[in-house]
Amino acid sequence: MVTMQQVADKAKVSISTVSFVVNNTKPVTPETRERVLQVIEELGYRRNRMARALASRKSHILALIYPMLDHRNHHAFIESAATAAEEHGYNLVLWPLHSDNVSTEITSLIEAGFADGVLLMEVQLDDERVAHLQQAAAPFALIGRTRELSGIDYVDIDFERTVATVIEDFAKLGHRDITLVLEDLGGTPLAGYAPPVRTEEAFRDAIAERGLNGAVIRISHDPDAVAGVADTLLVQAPATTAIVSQHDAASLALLSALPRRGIDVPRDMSIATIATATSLAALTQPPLTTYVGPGHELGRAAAEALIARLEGRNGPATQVLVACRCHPGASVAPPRATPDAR
Amino acid sequence: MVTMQQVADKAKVSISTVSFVVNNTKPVTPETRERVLQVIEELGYRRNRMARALASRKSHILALIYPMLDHRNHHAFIESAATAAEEHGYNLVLWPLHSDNVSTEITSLIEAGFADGVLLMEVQLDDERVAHLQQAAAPFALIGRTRELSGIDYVDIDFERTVATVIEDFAKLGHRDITLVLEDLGGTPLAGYAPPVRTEEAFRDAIAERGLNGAVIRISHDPDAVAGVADTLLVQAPATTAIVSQHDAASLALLSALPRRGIDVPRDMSIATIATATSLAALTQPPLTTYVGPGHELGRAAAEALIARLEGRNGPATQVLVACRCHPGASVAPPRATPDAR
DNA sequence: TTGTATGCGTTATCAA
DNA sequence: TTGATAACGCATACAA
Repeated sequence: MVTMQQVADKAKVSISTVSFVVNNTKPVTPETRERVLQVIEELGYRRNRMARALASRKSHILALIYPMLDHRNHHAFIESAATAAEEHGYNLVLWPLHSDNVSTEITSLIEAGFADGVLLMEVQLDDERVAHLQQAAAPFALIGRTRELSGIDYVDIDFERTVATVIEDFAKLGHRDITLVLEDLGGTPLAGYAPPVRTEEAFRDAIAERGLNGAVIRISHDPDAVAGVADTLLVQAPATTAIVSQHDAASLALLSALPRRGIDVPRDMSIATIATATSLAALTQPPLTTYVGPGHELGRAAAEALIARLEGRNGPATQVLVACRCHPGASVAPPRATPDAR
Repeated sequence: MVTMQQVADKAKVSISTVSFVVNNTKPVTPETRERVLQVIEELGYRRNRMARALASRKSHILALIYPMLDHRNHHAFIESAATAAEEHGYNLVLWPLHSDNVSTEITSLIEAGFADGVLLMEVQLDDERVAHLQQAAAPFALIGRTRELSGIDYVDIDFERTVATVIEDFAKLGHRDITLVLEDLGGTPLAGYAPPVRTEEAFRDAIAERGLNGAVIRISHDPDAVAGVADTLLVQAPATTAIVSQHDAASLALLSALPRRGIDVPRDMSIATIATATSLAALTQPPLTTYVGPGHELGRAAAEALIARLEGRNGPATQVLVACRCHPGASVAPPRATPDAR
């Protein structure tokens, strides 16, 4: 490993001068700068990140506290967070957090001087991890939102706007009987997971505002429950002509079960899904109309919010909401026979 | 931040003694050890990772060089690699690699003292990244395999055994006309991606060995190509009674298109998929019979192989192949009318 | 068994 | 504009 000292010697300057040119931290005459750069090039010098971290008390590492769950798609988020971090000279470490030692693990990360800040995913409405971070005065940003948000940097999906848009799109087509299908997370570690809660609230608001008829169906991840979603729908909300689903398995089950009951999608029943992976939508027949989750935008925004905080930009908290974008498929159409459709 | 020196002072020992108990690196009398541990507890001391890394010349960080691709599911692998690393006192950093600066980026990682070793995913048959790593004498392990493997630590899916098992399972049911559906990656950045190549070879071998009739269909990711997979199949291999698919989109397309042509799955056509995400299999109707990729095992094995290398266990290279495990669904059955089925 | 002292490769402070 | 030099927090060879 080539050290700064070696560069300094060969360039016949002091080690500090090398540091100045490497970090652009003090003015250096063009000639010496050039000479130093040349030697750096020749020797293939790269500054040692650990030494740098030790001396500057900044690791330039962001930890992504990251849930050990299988069933969601975090790819986009993680990928973009890592890329954004790298662009700003930071690095993203995956920090698998095991539920038993949350309290210590999470702060030791910072206290041990390993990471400068923390990115937290899959935030619950009341999340003890957030409490720990605040208490430890650790810089952090959330992907998702807790209930209490004052002064907290976060980025999240704008469920309100997303659902409102879906309902609006449905309403424009003439739908008046709309059902929301949600994951039922009761009894799972994700029981306090916010998205279904916010979606349901937004759904009720949007329905009420337009004077439509809305129903909500909660389906667990039990295979039988998923397989029975069409029956559940037809029993609990028989008038439904359009479905908003935030439950991927249920969406697919509907797509295959409805036609068997003589209900064609989209002719007799429209289906739109929220915050699904793009990959899934393209695979179905008909292709699902999807309101795609803004994983990439959120990953980048979260990393940048955290970095801004770390670099001392002490503005107001970054609080970003991004709505899902409609990715049209072929699972949505006007209702078959609506007397009051325009 | 509490330092070792502070602990030493309060415990009235020297800083080295503290180091000895913290690292278990030299014998210490039970009493002083106890005293030191007590002070550590009181003060909430944690050793600083950066200082430790600098002094010991070991960062205890593994970099996961990781492809910026959307369409595969790496969750299981990344998750398990991160967990395994953590269990051994290492950490996993995501290192987004952009194709332009592969050569330098990859070695600077090690030379800059940032990571101790590298984990490489999505390995091509001839992968320049591997060449760079070897040349830089950087410790690494592959998930996947290059063509040349001597002395290289790697873990990979055992395509040979997996395909052989699928064919065997099909043959036992009486199928004699089997078609392999693959991704056509020609023209994409993944053109040299090994799995399809190995799968095809294994397929031809297995078919030949049993004297069966085999066909191979390559489908690109173009939506039209995917949508037309059923037609392609019926034209190119009309006798087919069983399909092995390593193309998720095509699998789903088949599942929905075949019934429309009066071909019931699994009564008239069996479908099994290879190395698919478990999550997908459960969502289809009928549920897909899947030979599930061993992502978790591979992630762990790769991390542990690399760590073993780093810690100086200079044995022969770790070369692990794990076959996919059959996850039965309801998309496989005996062929409808085979005169020679027993 | 414990302590002293040096070095790891930078950054940063202070002089020159 | 440059150069000494003292941290940074810990590991470790060597001494006691």
